[in-house]
Amino acid sequence: MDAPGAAPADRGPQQERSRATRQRLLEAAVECLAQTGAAGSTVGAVAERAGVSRGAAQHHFRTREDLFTAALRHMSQTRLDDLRCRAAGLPEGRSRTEAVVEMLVDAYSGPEFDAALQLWSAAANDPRLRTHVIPLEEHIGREAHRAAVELLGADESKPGVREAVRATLDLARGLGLAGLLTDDRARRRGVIRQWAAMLERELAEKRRDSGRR
Amino acid sequence: MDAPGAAPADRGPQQERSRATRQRLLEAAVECLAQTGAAGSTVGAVAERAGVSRGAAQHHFRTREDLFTAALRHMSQTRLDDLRCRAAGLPEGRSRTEAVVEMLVDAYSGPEFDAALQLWSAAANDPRLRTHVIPLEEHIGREAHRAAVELLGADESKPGVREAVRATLDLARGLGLAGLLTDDRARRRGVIRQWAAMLERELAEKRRDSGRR
DNA sequence: AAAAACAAGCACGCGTGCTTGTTTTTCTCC
DNA sequence: GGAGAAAAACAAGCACGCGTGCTTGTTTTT
Repeated sequence: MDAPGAAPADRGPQQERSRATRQRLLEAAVECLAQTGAAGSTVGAVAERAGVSRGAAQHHFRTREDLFTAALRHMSQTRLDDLRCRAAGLPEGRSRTEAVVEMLVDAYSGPEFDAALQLWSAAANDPRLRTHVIPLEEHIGREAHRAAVELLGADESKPGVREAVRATLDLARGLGLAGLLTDDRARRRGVIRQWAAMLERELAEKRRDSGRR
Repeated sequence: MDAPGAAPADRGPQQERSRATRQRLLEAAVECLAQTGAAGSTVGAVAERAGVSRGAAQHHFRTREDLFTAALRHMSQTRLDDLRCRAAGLPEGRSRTEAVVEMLVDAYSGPEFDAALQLWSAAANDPRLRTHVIPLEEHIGREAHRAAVELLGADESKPGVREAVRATLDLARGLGLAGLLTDDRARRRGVIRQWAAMLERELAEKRRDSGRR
């Protein structure tokens, strides 16, 4: 028996439990998208994965649209956090460009990318979902671009440098897409290495141009 | 009144009409995927767009899965035909590399790419659909790669050349994905130009390496 | 007459949103 | 501090619409 006034096991303040339930629902929604696709991500499936009932899920998110809109925001925040995490601790020296390219490719791979892709596909033909996806994805893209410029020491005042960084992000998305249905990692390593070499040469040449003035 | 024995207007041999109906159903299925997404592409919607009844659609394709499997094959063939078409008539000279890159990007853009992307997303979590998508997509990828190598005059015996061509195809997919929800064409032009410049330099350098021996 | 193409309708399962019900927690008043 | 009401969190069940696959029916063609 608990001490007088103590909450029972695994129970805390109701607000905390509410927050925890919402969090579990959001994480479950993202996992569902990645593993069963948009079509398989029913409210019932998400609730089951979160360990609550459909009624509980509905208490927190009135409609399916509300749930997945919130899941989209949650996932976008997680992807930004992951990007910042990855940006720390990159090596210096010869392999830095390759490490930056690899970091960007990682940002567009894995279960969260799979989940995001499901939402993009759904958003292509759902105007309301699309109004949520577009600004969040643009924000992530801008952050990724900014991080890449900074980590590469790229001088965007030089012609072509911005486009080269943009191309790197587009390559990352393309590799993510190519990896959607098959294990693409061996092929991907060669592509990353080659592109990093080309990118490094381009950026070095632009830096030399600057030195000549 | 028709001449004795002549078919009424718009009717031909039954086999021909059957073939035409199937063709219209397949084209309608691809258009549905591109415009209403996988979730919106019901058999009823496809039949309506094809101008036939659901019963007629079912006569030709017993299940929804049969219909979309056939539509996938149809669309893959169309994409290959389009690729071959685009490969003809590319310019020589300085802008050839850029034209080839643009051709590849075009191969991963537009309504058929939108439809393909819907099927890829659905296939990510549908093992049966996935067994159909993977070989067809690999085939298209190989054809696109082969065409690119030929059109660029790329020497794949040189290290890095194959990976550079692979990277170009991955860029094409990435640009297609980036253009899924927004009109990306202005940004895309800059990326293509810069990428082509970097690719051309890389290929030219590899050709000079060959000449030095 | 038989087969093929086409069309209409039926039964079923599924998923969503809503309503109703239960349990737990919080708050107010005495 | 305890009782009781209210609110919140959670759960169960219902009604409805939708889409698929199948059956039945009709028309056209062979």
